[in-house]
Amino acid sequence: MAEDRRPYRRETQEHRREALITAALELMAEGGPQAATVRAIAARAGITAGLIRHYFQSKDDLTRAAYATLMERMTAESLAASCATDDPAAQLAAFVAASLRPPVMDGERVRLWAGFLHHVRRDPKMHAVHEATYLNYRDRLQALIQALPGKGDPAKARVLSIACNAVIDGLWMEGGTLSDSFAAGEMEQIGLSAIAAILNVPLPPPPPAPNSAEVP
Amino acid sequence: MAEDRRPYRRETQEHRREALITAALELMAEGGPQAATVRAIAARAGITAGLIRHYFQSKDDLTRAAYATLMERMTAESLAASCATDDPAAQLAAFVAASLRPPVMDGERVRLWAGFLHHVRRDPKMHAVHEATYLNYRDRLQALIQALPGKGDPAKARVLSIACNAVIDGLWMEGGTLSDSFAAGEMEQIGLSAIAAILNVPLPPPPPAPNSAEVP
DNA sequence: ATCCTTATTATACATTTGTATAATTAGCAG
DNA sequence: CTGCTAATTATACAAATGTATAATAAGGAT
Repeated sequence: MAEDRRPYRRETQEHRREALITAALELMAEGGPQAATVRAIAARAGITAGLIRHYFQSKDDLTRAAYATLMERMTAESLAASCATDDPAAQLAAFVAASLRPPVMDGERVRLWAGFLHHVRRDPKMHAVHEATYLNYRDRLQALIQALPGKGDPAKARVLSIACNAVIDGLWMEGGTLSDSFAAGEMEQIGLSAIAAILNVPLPPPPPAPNSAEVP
Repeated sequence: MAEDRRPYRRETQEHRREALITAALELMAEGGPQAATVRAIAARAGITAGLIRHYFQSKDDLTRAAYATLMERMTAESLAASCATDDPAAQLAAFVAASLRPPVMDGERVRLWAGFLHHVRRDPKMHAVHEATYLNYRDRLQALIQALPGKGDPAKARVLSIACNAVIDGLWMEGGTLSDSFAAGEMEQIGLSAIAAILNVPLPPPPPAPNSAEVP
């Protein structure tokens, strides 16, 4: 009796792990942590549930990997924007603006991040990822600030970077969760003028947000 | 056969609902949303699980009530601090400082708030509570700003209140999740000087944090 | 005292969840 | 072509979860 068994292809470990992480993040973003069950994740990744445990020791293990991936992605996206110019003030402005518009400032991102908070508390490994990511982001911000004329003092720059980072995070959070309450581009403007005030330094207008039209 | 049944006292509806809400919030704060099961909530509230559905139509219904309670409590605590003086600048300073120290700035509070975010997205009632609470808080902040000398323009005050609110929220979030990374009182100081810079107005030092020693 | 309402307990149930294990087969080595 | 390894499917399972309902008794009304 040939029972019809689901056909499949063997894939590399890297491919499968990546697909599982992507599926987990998507599901968490759409329906919250409770939506990311092993079965739902497996289905979206195109495999059956049992295979998850072949690539991750447990579901928590997969969760950790997904969190690390998310945080690395967010930092990378923000950093990329500041590389287009050599002027320190313009770099800072681009960095801030990139953090306050899509895809970084986005409701799903905020909810995704929020959904991980409790895991971060409980799991030391996730706490380490959290702290490292935050400090990495803030250090980069501090470096941009120290590069400004007259802002070379590291101790002062640290305090300023904490404040500026808070402005960015707060606006990111509010813009993501209440996007209807703000006009397009309003968060970038507010963030830039607030940071210019905190630093007591003029900031040039940031590069415009890229349209959805891309090079083919 | 006298089966020994758990003894109980009848309580008022208000008492029971309050106990259930408190229990749900505590459990969510300690172990995340997943820890707040109907059985765990009932146990902490001192009743059996079945009774929850006697006071709330469903678990989601209880969750809604708990969220509303949390948000109202946080706003009230922040507002209370600003009533001790008549000077607008001092009121603002007290308001900001209260938001950036315990019990408002606290890791459990942040995680609690974060745990609700996904529910807020899905449930229109919770979204309404979220928006109302945020706007209420921000309106109060805007009122404090407009009371400052030379800051009477409502349109300008709105933008300033968004920025200041972002500073507060960002510092609240970071201070709550990474409390080890900051010295005691550091967040208040940073918040106050950042807001003073954004508003371009000097702010007096806020009232000191009340010690744990209380009037007997 | 007795009855009655209903708050409360206790139990049952279907579903879902993470995990574990056996059965298959894809794809490469020989 | 033939085996062999392990990637993959399929199935099973115990625990947990939200919900529903029957049994009980607390406490006021009469």
